[in-house]
Amino acid sequence: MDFYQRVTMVCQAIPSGKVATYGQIALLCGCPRNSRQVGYGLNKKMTEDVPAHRVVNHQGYLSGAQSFETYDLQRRLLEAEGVEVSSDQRVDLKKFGWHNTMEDAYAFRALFEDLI
DNA sequence: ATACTGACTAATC
DNA sequence: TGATTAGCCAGTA
Repeated sequence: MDFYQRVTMVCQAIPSGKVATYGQIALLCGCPRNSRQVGYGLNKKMTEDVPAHRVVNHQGYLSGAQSFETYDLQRRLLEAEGVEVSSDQRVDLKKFGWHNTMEDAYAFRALFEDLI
């Protein structure tokens, strides 16, 4: 299975109202060092049927790059799901982060390992 | 093949 | 702690 296909799958598994980091997704895809490629993929490859707005960097900051149609589109989509975004374009990963523990991450990975 | 880029992160100070 | 630095690696030219 192609790396970007796995990225797509993992992103689609992010529940509404939660956010994940690039590094997390890379890890769940079996390529812990490909966080940059996750960003590349979301920007250039898919974007269809993929909730890319639920992906932020490891500090909780929304993407600074202007890949969304308008500057605040990502923010509006998140807030529409109940995710609080501070004025400096940041979300609280403690509150809204998907898989806050390694145990959760491993559980997810075990669930999908046959697809990886 | 080489160089540069970037929706990133972990290490270091 | 917070701010730099250094490493990362698929794509692109």
